[in-house]
Amino acid sequence: MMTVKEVSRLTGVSVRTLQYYDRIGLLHPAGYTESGYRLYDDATLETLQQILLFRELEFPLKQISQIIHAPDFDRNRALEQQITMLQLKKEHLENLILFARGIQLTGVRLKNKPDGLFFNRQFGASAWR
Amino acid sequence: MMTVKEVSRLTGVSVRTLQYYDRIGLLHPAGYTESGYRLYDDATLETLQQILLFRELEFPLKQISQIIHAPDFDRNRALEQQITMLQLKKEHLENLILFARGIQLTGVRLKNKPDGLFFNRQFGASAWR
DNA sequence: CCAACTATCACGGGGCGTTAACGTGA
DNA sequence: TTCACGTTAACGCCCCGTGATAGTTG
Repeated sequence: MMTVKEVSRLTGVSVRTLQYYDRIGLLHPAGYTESGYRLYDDATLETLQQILLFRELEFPLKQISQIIHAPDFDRNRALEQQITMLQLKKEHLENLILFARGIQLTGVRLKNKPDGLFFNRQFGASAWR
Repeated sequence: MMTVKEVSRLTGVSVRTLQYYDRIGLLHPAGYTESGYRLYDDATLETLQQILLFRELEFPLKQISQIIHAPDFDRNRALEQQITMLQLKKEHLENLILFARGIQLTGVRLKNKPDGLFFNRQFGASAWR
């Protein structure tokens, strides 16, 4: 059984984050000492690794929670959707880079396009951050 | 002179956002009526367009504020830095996509790499969202 | 006894969305 | 009067970071 600090050191996750994950029910420790210290075993460590895996893929914690805790959750489907999202994000970034380079060359001349930003027309904008 | 609603309709920016931009000093309206209604003119509209331009390029609002309000702010330098950042983000996304595809093929088998996530080793992780 | 560790509040932060409660204008 | 429009709080969201304060362990 390991303390938060040890788990933190092993996984790179901060103690605060482990507390938070416990609190929101994403990852409960294997048990607690009498005085309330969190104790983790190898099984919870592996679960944490899975969590970090999906987190790295930019899954929101809520969905990670489903993936981890719902046994019949369709992981492959979720993964496909996530890949699609990542690709769209990437394409969006590529457009932004081209856009920024264009501005670099021509300067910021908004009087030539007073009809709004074309990126906002193509996409939903805020969903891309 | 235009009301918030009109500016909102013309630019696609929500009323709430305009209020917020006024509040944080990013974009004050040209004036106010006696009863406190915000009034925008063409000049503020153009400024808003510039703001939206930089916002689209994922500049933080604070920096946009500097770019807009500080006359001698080095826009070209800021733009270059932003492009660099966007490119790094894009590369990160490309790695994620490859990573996700790998998982799709091999399944989630964490027991084969118990030594942490390699993306966290390469990058700072949270800075990429 | 002391350092190091742990715990639980509780606030902050970006960039707004979203009520709620209320005043204004035609 | 109605009714769309405007206003200012103030909370919610997401994922924790960062104290403050206090108890526990070795």
